[in-house]
Amino acid sequence: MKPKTRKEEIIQVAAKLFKNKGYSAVTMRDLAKAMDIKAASLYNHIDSKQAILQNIILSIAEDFTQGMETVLEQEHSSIDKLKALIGLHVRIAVNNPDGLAALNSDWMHLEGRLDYYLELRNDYENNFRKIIDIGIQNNEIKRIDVEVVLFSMLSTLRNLYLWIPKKEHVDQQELLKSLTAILIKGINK
Amino acid sequence: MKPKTRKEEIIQVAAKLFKNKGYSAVTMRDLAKAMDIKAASLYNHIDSKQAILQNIILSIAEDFTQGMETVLEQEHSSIDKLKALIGLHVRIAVNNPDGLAALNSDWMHLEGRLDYYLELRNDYENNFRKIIDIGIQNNEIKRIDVEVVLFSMLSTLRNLYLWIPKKEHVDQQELLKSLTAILIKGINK
DNA sequence: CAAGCAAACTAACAAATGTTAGTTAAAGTG
DNA sequence: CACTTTAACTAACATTTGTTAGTTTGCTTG
Repeated sequence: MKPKTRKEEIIQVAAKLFKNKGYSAVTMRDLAKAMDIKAASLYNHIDSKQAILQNIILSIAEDFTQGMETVLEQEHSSIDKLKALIGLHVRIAVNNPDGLAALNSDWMHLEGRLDYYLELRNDYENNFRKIIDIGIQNNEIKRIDVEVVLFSMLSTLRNLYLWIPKKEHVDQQELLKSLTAILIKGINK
Repeated sequence: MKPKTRKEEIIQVAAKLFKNKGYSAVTMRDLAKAMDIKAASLYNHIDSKQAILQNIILSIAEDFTQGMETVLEQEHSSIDKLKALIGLHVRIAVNNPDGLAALNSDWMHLEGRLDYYLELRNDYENNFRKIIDIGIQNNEIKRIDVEVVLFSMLSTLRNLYLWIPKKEHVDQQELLKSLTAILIKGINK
């Protein structure tokens, strides 16, 4: 995940700062200092502070949307779909924990594109819910309140970005195994 | 949870604003407008914006610390301790979801008392980890990576504040049952 | 070598921010 | 009634903030 252009570099550094202090608490001067240039120089590469946030959040949100589509096409049983979704979350969290932090904590500061983000997020959640729902009807999944199952799984998956960076070398395969054991074996009868 | 003094009322309204936009994005003028007074008038009741945040976060953190102590004293098996902790999180989340939002999202903006907060938080996590650890040694809990179990449980419990307010009338007993089913039955052999 | 471009700079600005000082009006208390 | 308290107000402040304008500097390329 090395930045190729100067713009990508700025966005990547911004994501790291946003992760530590949140979008609102990071100033353009903070960002400039982290890049070792002056604040005004940032505007040679990016349009605005807001545009940085949009770039970070929407690219990830679209990544999730794309991932969900693939899962729905390729996997057949509900359990396999859920396993694939765990993999999707792990992959994105490993690749871009800083960006995920911004998505999780600062999405409400999106201006103009907030509706679009919420649409993607709602669609994703609805697809996730439907998978669980069908799994219950199929007898693949225990008969527990769908909303609580959905909430519990998403809480864990959406917080991976907080936890993954604390581990030194995350074995993505090993993590996937443990997570699946906890999240699936727990509800799979 | 009705505010008794004017100060408590301000803190409660502040917590709600912090929940929606985050500490840094809420101005004293925003808070004043929500209280239907002028910004300067707030200072008749509170010392500073920072003091509001400290009040919100530290009172909850101490509530958790106190709750953990009680659990360690009163419950005997590891599973019973975990069940009691789920109850602790549910109780606090139901009573004060707005405050919990500030704790979860804005703790890094604590000035002066950040070390104290982190101490409480680390102690809590260490106690939680130890309970799981002993449970595994006892054969009460499945032999899965302790860190992943801890992370998964805490992620769900710490996010309750996001989910509870969306339900109209949360049946605390019913929620406790479903959550316990998912979080405990999943790892209990 | 001239032209063009990428990427930095200085200087400045208008708006927003947390907070203080000093004042006023109404309500409770001896 | 004299008093203190409570809770609001207006006015002002020094900083900080995102951003723009205009300029300079050092490659790269025809």
